[in-house]
Amino acid sequence: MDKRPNDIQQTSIIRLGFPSISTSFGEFPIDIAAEIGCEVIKEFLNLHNETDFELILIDNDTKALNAFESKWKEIKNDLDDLKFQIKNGNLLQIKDELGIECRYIVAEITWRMKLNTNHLSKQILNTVGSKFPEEVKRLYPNPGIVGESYPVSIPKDSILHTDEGIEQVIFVVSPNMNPSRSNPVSFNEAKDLLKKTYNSMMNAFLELKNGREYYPVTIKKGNLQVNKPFSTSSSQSSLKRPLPKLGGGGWANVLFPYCQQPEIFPKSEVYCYDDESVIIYDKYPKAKKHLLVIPRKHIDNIEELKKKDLELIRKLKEKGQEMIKKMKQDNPKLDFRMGFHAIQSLKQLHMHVISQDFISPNLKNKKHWNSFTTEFFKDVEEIEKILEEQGFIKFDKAYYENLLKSSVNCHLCNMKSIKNIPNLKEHLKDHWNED
DNA sequence: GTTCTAGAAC
DNA sequence: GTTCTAGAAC
Repeated sequence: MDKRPNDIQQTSIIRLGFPSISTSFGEFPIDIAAEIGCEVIKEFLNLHNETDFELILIDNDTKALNAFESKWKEIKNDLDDLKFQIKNGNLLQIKDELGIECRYIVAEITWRMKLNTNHLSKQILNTVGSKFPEEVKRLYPNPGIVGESYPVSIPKDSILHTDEGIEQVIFVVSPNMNPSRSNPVSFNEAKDLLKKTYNSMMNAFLELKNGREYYPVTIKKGNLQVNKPFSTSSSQSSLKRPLPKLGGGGWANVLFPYCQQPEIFPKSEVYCYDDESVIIYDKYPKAKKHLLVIPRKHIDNIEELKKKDLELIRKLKEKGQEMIKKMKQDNPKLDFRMGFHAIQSLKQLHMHVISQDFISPNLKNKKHWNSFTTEFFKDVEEIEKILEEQGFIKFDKAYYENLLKSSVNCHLCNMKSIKNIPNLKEHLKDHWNED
């Protein structure tokens, strides 16, 4: 057979198709489920105004469709109708039936990660073939966590891929309230877990849509339930899936999980977070106090900022100022700067809030030093100014990279060309011990 | 971003 | 001989 041209390729919109979660097999009350689902979607759409995606609820339960429709109408405000659509249909035949291609679809799965326990996953199993459960098992040998998402690629030769254009199924372990099925949870627990499910579903979609991978949490450090009955059973072999490597050049992506799921990190890593930002301790602080204030929304780096992001930058600045105030209470001797590196190493825009002592074993080389003490470091005010006046940011890469190699000068006195880093450290100690 | 290490600098 | 840096690997 010859290759079909991409006949319906006029749009490059990336779509997520998902069913009403937990309302059929999970027996979760439909009205509340619709409320929770719509709230999460609204929050997501408010946070992400990219034009490259659409969300589509596709179900054949008319009660669920109606509940979502009326709830959405009630809360959507001025959000674009196309961004979230509600359709009657079968998730596996969306293109066939409705002419809509969803690159990603969502299906519920039980915490045992078995595909044969609900209608949709059974259908997927039947369509893709018996190799598919093996693949799911290979990727996720451990029990799933309720509320978490587990993306799996659809084989390229499957008709789901060739005919429907589905590239991945995001399996979600959704809460179950049906007492005749395993691990039923109370309504109150289920409410939180359903919200968590929708949130992780959106996070997974966001990562996949942006060409990254989504890494579900497999080992829980927090207080969420872990499904012990299965993991303690002797049938479970000792093979554990190593935590996924962060892909090629993965080190650059380490900040993403803090934005996606700040709640799973211990207090020692994440200081605090809200819907808009997360504040973490720099893993390798270059001074006595060194924090990162990061927007939750994905912004790769400073050059992606536009004038409209001034509002966001000002909010980050406010957060940073609060933190400085707190840290000054602990140690009034400290001075602070907050700002951005002209050229970031790590992906995801992050604002450094760093004390100016620079006394830290992690400050090891010229690059470290120059990145915080030359004009490579851009105070947040400067970024604000550039955005206000110019509307965009573009820094000359070669110039700034050279700056990192320039000679080591003291940031407090006129001592220039300090011979090496150990000498610098001695010099800094002298400043610190003054007065 | 860090770690590792060859070889430059002392 | 030891210290330190710089560049590759991760």
